[in-house]
Amino acid sequence: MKNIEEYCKKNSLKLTPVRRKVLELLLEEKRGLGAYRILDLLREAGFKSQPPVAYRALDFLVENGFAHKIGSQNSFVACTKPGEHHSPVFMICKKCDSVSEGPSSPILPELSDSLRDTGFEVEQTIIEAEGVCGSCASN
Amino acid sequence: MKNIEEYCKKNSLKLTPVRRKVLELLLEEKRGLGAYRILDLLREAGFKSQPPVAYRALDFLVENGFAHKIGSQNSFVACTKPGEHHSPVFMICKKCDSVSEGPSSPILPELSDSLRDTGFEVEQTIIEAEGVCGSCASN
DNA sequence: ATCTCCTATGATATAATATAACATTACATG
DNA sequence: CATGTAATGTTATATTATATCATAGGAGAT
Repeated sequence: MKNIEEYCKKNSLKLTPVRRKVLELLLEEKRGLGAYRILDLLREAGFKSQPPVAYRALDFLVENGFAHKIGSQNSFVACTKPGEHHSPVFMICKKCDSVSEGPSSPILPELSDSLRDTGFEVEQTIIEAEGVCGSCASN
Repeated sequence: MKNIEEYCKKNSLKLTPVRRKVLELLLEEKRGLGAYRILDLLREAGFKSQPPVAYRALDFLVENGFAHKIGSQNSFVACTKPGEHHSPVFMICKKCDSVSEGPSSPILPELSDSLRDTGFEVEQTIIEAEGVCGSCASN
Protein backbone atom coordinates (compact mmCIF):
# COMPACT_ATOMS: atom_id res chain seq x y z
CA MET A 1 0.00 0.00 0.00
CA LYS A 2 2.81 2.39 0.84
CA ASN A 3 4.56 1.41 -2.34
CA ILE A 4 1.47 2.35 -4.18
CA GLU A 5 1.15 5.72 -2.51
CA GLU A 6 4.71 6.52 -3.46
CA TYR A 7 4.21 5.27 -6.95
CA CYS A 8 1.20 7.53 -7.32
CA LYS A 9 3.04 10.52 -6.02
CA LYS A 10 5.92 9.89 -8.37
CA ASN A 11 3.62 9.61 -11.34
CA SER A 12 1.17 12.26 -10.21
CA LEU A 13 -1.71 9.85 -10.06
CA LYS A 14 -4.47 10.68 -7.66
CA LEU A 15 -5.22 7.95 -5.21
CA THR A 16 -8.51 9.46 -4.12
CA PRO A 17 -10.52 8.11 -1.19
CA VAL A 18 -12.78 5.87 -3.26
CA ARG A 19 -9.92 4.52 -5.30
CA ARG A 20 -7.93 3.88 -2.21
CA LYS A 21 -10.80 2.15 -0.49
CA VAL A 22 -11.49 -0.09 -3.46
CA LEU A 23 -7.87 -1.09 -3.59
CA GLU A 24 -7.91 -1.88 0.13
CA LEU A 25 -10.99 -4.01 -0.35
CA LEU A 26 -9.30 -5.94 -3.12
CA LEU A 27 -6.18 -6.41 -1.05
CA GLU A 28 -8.16 -7.82 1.86
CA GLU A 29 -9.93 -10.43 -0.20
CA LYS A 30 -8.42 -13.61 -1.58
CA ARG A 31 -11.19 -14.15 -4.03
CA GLY A 32 -12.05 -11.92 -6.94
CA LEU A 33 -14.62 -9.28 -6.14
CA GLY A 34 -17.38 -8.31 -8.51
CA ALA A 35 -18.06 -4.66 -9.13
CA TYR A 36 -21.37 -4.78 -7.30
CA ARG A 37 -19.88 -6.56 -4.34
CA ILE A 38 -17.37 -3.77 -4.19
CA LEU A 39 -20.16 -1.28 -4.42
CA ASP A 40 -21.88 -2.86 -1.43
CA LEU A 41 -18.68 -2.80 0.56
CA LEU A 42 -18.13 0.83 -0.33
CA ARG A 43 -21.57 1.64 0.95
CA GLU A 44 -20.96 -0.27 4.14
CA ALA A 45 -17.88 1.84 4.53
CA GLY A 46 -19.90 5.00 4.32
CA PHE A 47 -19.53 5.93 0.69
CA LYS A 48 -22.81 6.74 -0.99
CA SER A 49 -21.82 5.30 -4.27
CA GLN A 50 -23.59 4.43 -7.48
CA PRO A 51 -22.30 1.83 -9.96
CA PRO A 52 -20.21 4.20 -12.05
CA VAL A 53 -18.20 5.08 -8.98
CA ALA A 54 -17.09 1.51 -8.52
CA TYR A 55 -16.38 1.02 -12.18
CA ARG A 56 -14.40 4.23 -12.42
CA ALA A 57 -12.29 3.32 -9.46
CA LEU A 58 -11.70 -0.13 -10.91
CA ASP A 59 -10.81 1.35 -14.28
CA PHE A 60 -8.27 3.57 -12.61
CA LEU A 61 -6.75 0.69 -10.69
CA VAL A 62 -6.62 -1.59 -13.70
CA GLU A 63 -5.23 1.05 -16.03
CA ASN A 64 -2.45 1.86 -13.66
CA GLY A 65 -1.61 -1.71 -12.89
CA PHE A 66 -2.87 -1.83 -9.32
CA ALA A 67 -5.53 -4.41 -10.09
CA HIS A 68 -6.50 -6.94 -12.73
CA LYS A 69 -9.79 -8.06 -14.13
CA ILE A 70 -10.48 -11.77 -14.19
CA GLY A 71 -12.35 -12.24 -17.43
CA SER A 72 -13.71 -15.66 -16.71
CA GLN A 73 -15.61 -14.45 -13.68
CA ASN A 74 -16.09 -10.75 -14.25
CA SER A 75 -14.26 -10.00 -11.07
CA PHE A 76 -11.30 -8.00 -9.93
CA VAL A 77 -8.22 -8.71 -7.85
CA ALA A 78 -5.42 -6.58 -6.50
CA CYS A 79 -2.19 -6.82 -8.37
CA THR A 80 0.85 -8.19 -6.66
CA LYS A 81 3.23 -6.20 -8.80
CA PRO A 82 1.67 -2.77 -8.95
CA GLY A 83 3.06 -0.39 -11.44
CA GLU A 84 5.02 -2.96 -13.37
CA HIS A 85 3.74 -3.78 -16.79
CA HIS A 86 3.52 -7.51 -16.79
CA SER A 87 1.61 -10.46 -18.12
CA PRO A 88 -0.17 -12.01 -15.21
CA VAL A 89 -0.87 -15.66 -14.56
CA PHE A 90 -3.84 -16.33 -12.35
CA MET A 91 -4.45 -19.48 -10.39
CA ILE A 92 -8.14 -19.83 -9.82
CA CYS A 93 -9.21 -22.48 -7.35
CA LYS A 94 -12.43 -24.18 -8.27
CA LYS A 95 -13.04 -25.25 -4.70
CA CYS A 96 -12.57 -22.07 -2.71
CA ASP A 97 -12.64 -19.55 -5.56
CA SER A 98 -9.41 -17.99 -4.42
CA VAL A 99 -7.49 -16.18 -7.11
CA SER A 100 -3.79 -15.73 -6.81
CA GLU A 101 -1.28 -14.31 -9.15
CA GLY A 102 1.42 -16.77 -10.02
CA PRO A 103 5.05 -16.34 -10.95
CA SER A 104 4.93 -14.40 -14.15
CA SER A 105 6.45 -17.25 -15.91
CA PRO A 106 9.57 -17.61 -17.97
CA ILE A 107 7.56 -19.24 -20.67
CA LEU A 108 5.94 -16.11 -21.98
CA PRO A 109 8.67 -15.13 -24.41
CA GLU A 110 8.43 -18.57 -25.95
CA LEU A 111 4.73 -18.19 -26.26
CA SER A 112 5.10 -14.83 -27.96
CA ASP A 113 7.66 -16.32 -30.32
CA SER A 114 5.47 -19.20 -31.26
CA LEU A 115 2.53 -16.91 -31.91
CA ARG A 116 4.69 -14.56 -33.93
CA ASP A 117 5.30 -17.46 -36.29
CA THR A 118 1.65 -17.28 -37.17
CA GLY A 119 2.01 -13.57 -37.92
CA PHE A 120 0.56 -12.33 -34.69
CA GLU A 121 2.43 -9.76 -32.63
CA VAL A 122 1.63 -10.20 -28.95
CA GLU A 123 1.41 -7.14 -26.77
CA GLN A 124 -0.07 -8.62 -23.65
CA THR A 125 -1.17 -11.98 -22.42
CA ILE A 126 -3.40 -13.06 -19.62
CA ILE A 127 -3.32 -16.62 -18.43
CA GLU A 128 -6.08 -18.00 -16.30
CA ALA A 129 -5.32 -21.40 -14.84
CA GLU A 130 -8.16 -23.25 -13.23
CA GLY A 131 -7.44 -25.98 -10.74
CA VAL A 132 -7.12 -26.68 -7.05
CA CYS A 133 -5.05 -24.58 -4.70
CA GLY A 134 -2.62 -26.01 -2.19
CA SER A 135 -4.76 -25.39 0.79
CA CYS A 136 -7.83 -27.03 -0.75
CA ALA A 137 -5.81 -29.99 -1.97
CA SER A 138 -4.62 -30.77 1.53
CA ASN A 139 -8.16 -30.79 2.93
CA MET B 1 -18.59 -29.52 -39.61
CA LYS B 2 -18.71 -33.09 -40.86
CA ASN B 3 -16.15 -34.06 -38.29
CA ILE B 4 -18.42 -32.64 -35.70
CA GLU B 5 -21.45 -34.51 -36.94
CA GLU B 6 -19.52 -37.74 -36.78
CA TYR B 7 -18.15 -36.94 -33.39
CA CYS B 8 -21.65 -36.31 -32.12
CA LYS B 9 -22.93 -39.54 -33.55
CA LYS B 10 -20.09 -41.45 -32.01
CA ASN B 11 -20.70 -39.95 -28.61
CA SER B 12 -24.46 -39.82 -28.90
CA LEU B 13 -24.60 -36.08 -28.59
CA LYS B 14 -27.54 -34.37 -30.18
CA LEU B 15 -26.58 -31.71 -32.63
CA THR B 16 -30.06 -30.21 -32.77
CA PRO B 17 -31.03 -27.50 -35.26
CA VAL B 18 -30.39 -24.57 -32.92
CA ARG B 19 -27.10 -25.96 -31.74
CA ARG B 20 -26.03 -26.65 -35.26
CA LYS B 21 -27.03 -23.21 -36.42
CA VAL B 22 -25.17 -21.51 -33.59
CA LEU B 23 -22.07 -23.48 -34.41
CA GLU B 24 -22.36 -22.52 -38.07
CA LEU B 25 -22.68 -18.89 -37.09
CA LEU B 26 -19.55 -19.11 -34.98
CA LEU B 27 -17.67 -20.86 -37.75
CA GLU B 28 -18.57 -18.16 -40.24
CA GLU B 29 -17.32 -15.32 -38.11
CA LYS B 30 -13.72 -14.45 -37.41
CA ARG B 31 -14.54 -12.33 -34.42
CA GLY B 32 -16.08 -13.52 -31.22
CA LEU B 33 -19.85 -13.34 -31.16
CA GLY B 34 -21.80 -12.23 -28.13
CA ALA B 35 -24.78 -14.25 -27.02
CA TYR B 36 -27.24 -11.54 -28.03
CA ARG B 37 -25.65 -11.10 -31.43
CA ILE B 38 -26.10 -14.83 -31.88
CA LEU B 39 -29.67 -14.50 -30.74
CA ASP B 40 -30.30 -11.85 -33.41
CA LEU B 41 -28.75 -14.02 -36.06
CA LEU B 42 -30.84 -16.97 -34.97
CA ARG B 43 -33.94 -14.86 -35.33
CA GLU B 44 -32.88 -13.66 -38.75
CA ALA B 45 -32.52 -17.31 -39.64
CA GLY B 46 -36.09 -17.98 -38.66
CA PHE B 47 -35.69 -19.28 -35.14
CA LYS B 48 -38.00 -17.59 -32.70
CA SER B 49 -35.59 -17.72 -29.86
CA GLN B 50 -35.35 -16.19 -26.42
CA PRO B 51 -32.06 -15.63 -24.59
CA PRO B 52 -31.95 -18.98 -22.82
CA VAL B 53 -32.03 -20.71 -26.17
CA ALA B 54 -28.82 -19.04 -27.23
CA TYR B 55 -27.15 -19.63 -23.91
CA ARG B 56 -28.15 -23.27 -23.82
CA ALA B 57 -26.82 -23.88 -27.28
CA LEU B 58 -23.60 -22.12 -26.34
CA ASP B 59 -23.33 -24.16 -23.15
CA PHE B 60 -23.69 -27.32 -25.14
CA LEU B 61 -21.04 -26.26 -27.61
CA VAL B 62 -18.62 -25.15 -24.95
CA GLU B 63 -19.12 -28.21 -22.76
CA ASN B 64 -18.48 -30.54 -25.64
CA GLY B 65 -15.48 -28.64 -26.89
CA PHE B 66 -17.01 -27.25 -30.08
CA ALA B 67 -16.66 -23.67 -28.96
CA HIS B 68 -14.87 -21.53 -26.41
CA LYS B 69 -15.83 -18.53 -24.41
CA ILE B 70 -13.54 -15.52 -24.55
CA GLY B 71 -13.68 -14.17 -21.03
CA SER B 72 -12.20 -10.79 -21.75
CA GLN B 73 -15.00 -9.91 -24.14
CA ASN B 74 -17.88 -12.11 -23.11
CA SER B 75 -17.98 -13.61 -26.53
CA PHE B 76 -17.79 -17.02 -28.13
CA VAL B 77 -15.76 -18.56 -30.91
CA ALA B 78 -15.83 -21.90 -32.66
CA CYS B 79 -13.15 -24.31 -31.61
CA THR B 80 -10.58 -25.40 -34.13
CA LYS B 81 -10.02 -28.73 -32.42
CA PRO B 82 -13.50 -29.90 -31.60
CA GLY B 83 -13.77 -32.80 -29.28
CA GLU B 84 -10.20 -32.71 -28.10
CA HIS B 85 -9.65 -31.61 -24.57
CA HIS B 86 -7.09 -28.91 -24.84
CA SER B 87 -5.89 -25.66 -23.36
CA PRO B 88 -6.54 -23.01 -25.92
CA VAL B 89 -4.46 -19.98 -26.73
CA PHE B 90 -6.38 -17.12 -28.28
CA MET B 91 -4.90 -14.36 -30.34
CA ILE B 92 -7.13 -11.34 -30.10
CA CYS B 93 -6.43 -8.53 -32.50
CA LYS B 94 -7.05 -5.12 -31.04
CA LYS B 95 -7.43 -3.58 -34.45
CA CYS B 96 -9.91 -5.86 -36.17
CA ASP B 97 -11.18 -7.79 -33.16
CA SER B 98 -10.51 -11.08 -34.85
CA VAL B 99 -10.00 -13.99 -32.52
CA SER B 100 -8.03 -16.98 -33.60
CA GLU B 101 -6.93 -20.01 -31.77
CA GLY B 102 -3.20 -20.43 -31.76
CA PRO B 103 -1.00 -23.48 -31.67
CA SER B 104 -1.82 -25.09 -28.39
CA SER B 105 1.56 -24.33 -27.15
CA PRO B 106 4.38 -26.57 -26.04
CA ILE B 107 4.89 -24.39 -23.03
CA LEU B 108 1.90 -25.46 -21.07
CA PRO B 109 3.47 -28.38 -19.25
CA GLU B 110 6.21 -26.06 -18.05
CA LEU B 111 3.63 -23.60 -16.88
CA SER B 112 1.77 -26.28 -14.99
CA ASP B 113 5.01 -27.40 -13.41
CA SER B 114 5.96 -23.96 -12.30
CA LEU B 115 2.55 -23.38 -10.79
CA ARG B 116 2.64 -26.75 -9.08
CA ASP B 117 5.70 -25.50 -7.24
CA THR B 118 3.44 -23.01 -5.54
CA GLY B 119 1.11 -25.82 -4.51
CA PHE B 120 -1.46 -25.26 -7.19
CA GLU B 121 -2.61 -28.17 -9.33
CA VAL B 122 -3.62 -26.93 -12.77
CA GLU B 123 -6.52 -28.61 -14.53
CA GLN B 124 -7.09 -26.22 -17.36
CA THR B 125 -5.60 -23.05 -18.68
CA ILE B 126 -6.87 -20.41 -21.00
CA ILE B 127 -4.49 -17.95 -22.52
CA GLU B 128 -5.71 -14.77 -24.11
CA ALA B 129 -3.06 -12.89 -26.02
CA GLU B 130 -3.87 -9.40 -27.12
CA GLY B 131 -1.98 -7.84 -29.96
CA VAL B 132 -2.08 -7.22 -33.68
CA CYS B 133 -2.81 -9.89 -36.22
CA GLY B 134 -0.77 -10.47 -39.33
CA SER B 135 -3.26 -8.99 -41.68
CA CYS B 136 -3.69 -5.81 -39.65
CA ALA B 137 0.06 -5.44 -39.21
CA SER B 138 0.60 -5.38 -42.95
CA ASN B 139 -1.98 -2.65 -43.48
C1' DA C 1 -6.33 35.68 -4.33
C1' DT C 2 -9.45 34.47 -7.99
C1' DC C 3 -10.07 32.80 -12.46
C1' DT C 4 -9.80 29.00 -15.43
C1' DC C 5 -9.32 24.51 -16.85
C1' DC C 6 -9.14 19.86 -16.14
C1' DT C 7 -10.06 15.87 -13.53
C1' DA C 8 -12.88 13.48 -10.50
C1' DT C 9 -17.31 12.66 -8.49
C1' DG C 10 -22.48 12.67 -8.14
C1' DA C 11 -26.70 11.07 -9.97
C1' DT C 12 -30.06 9.16 -13.16
C1' DA C 13 -31.16 6.24 -16.57
C1' DT C 14 -30.53 2.45 -19.42
C1' DA C 15 -27.79 -1.01 -22.05
C1' DA C 16 -25.78 -5.54 -22.30
C1' DT C 17 -25.03 -9.99 -20.43
C1' DA C 18 -26.83 -14.06 -18.05
C1' DT C 19 -29.85 -17.19 -15.44
C1' DA C 20 -33.98 -18.95 -12.61
C1' DA C 21 -38.08 -21.29 -12.91
C1' DC C 22 -41.68 -23.65 -14.78
C1' DA C 23 -44.41 -25.40 -18.86
C1' DT C 24 -44.35 -28.07 -23.02
C1' DT C 25 -42.66 -31.01 -26.56
C1' DA C 26 -40.03 -34.80 -28.67
C1' DC C 27 -38.09 -38.88 -28.83
C1' DA C 28 -35.65 -43.17 -27.50
C1' DT C 29 -36.61 -47.40 -24.89
C1' DG C 30 -39.01 -50.78 -22.48
C1' DC D 1 -48.18 -47.10 -26.41
C1' DA D 2 -46.59 -45.88 -21.86
C1' DT D 3 -42.96 -43.67 -19.64
C1' DG D 4 -38.90 -41.19 -18.50
C1' DT D 5 -35.34 -38.10 -19.92
C1' DA D 6 -33.45 -34.53 -22.53
C1' DA D 7 -34.39 -30.51 -25.21
C1' DT D 8 -37.02 -26.50 -26.14
C1' DG D 9 -40.47 -22.74 -25.20
C1' DT D 10 -41.66 -18.82 -22.39
C1' DT D 11 -41.73 -15.37 -18.89
C1' DA D 12 -39.53 -12.98 -15.67
C1' DT D 13 -35.64 -11.22 -13.44
C1' DA D 14 -30.77 -11.06 -11.87
C1' DT D 15 -26.20 -9.39 -12.81
C1' DT D 16 -22.76 -6.70 -15.05
C1' DA D 17 -21.59 -2.39 -17.37
C1' DT D 18 -21.92 2.17 -19.54
C1' DA D 19 -23.86 6.65 -21.46
C1' DT D 20 -24.96 11.11 -20.18
C1' DC D 21 -25.23 15.26 -17.99
C1' DA D 22 -24.59 17.92 -13.74
C1' DT D 23 -21.57 19.39 -9.89
C1' DA D 24 -17.50 19.95 -7.22
C1' DG D 25 -12.52 20.46 -6.22
C1' DG D 26 -7.86 21.27 -6.92
C1' DA D 27 -3.42 22.83 -9.68
C1' DG D 28 -1.50 26.42 -12.28
C1' DA D 29 -1.67 31.13 -14.60
C1' DT D 30 -2.41 35.91 -14.14
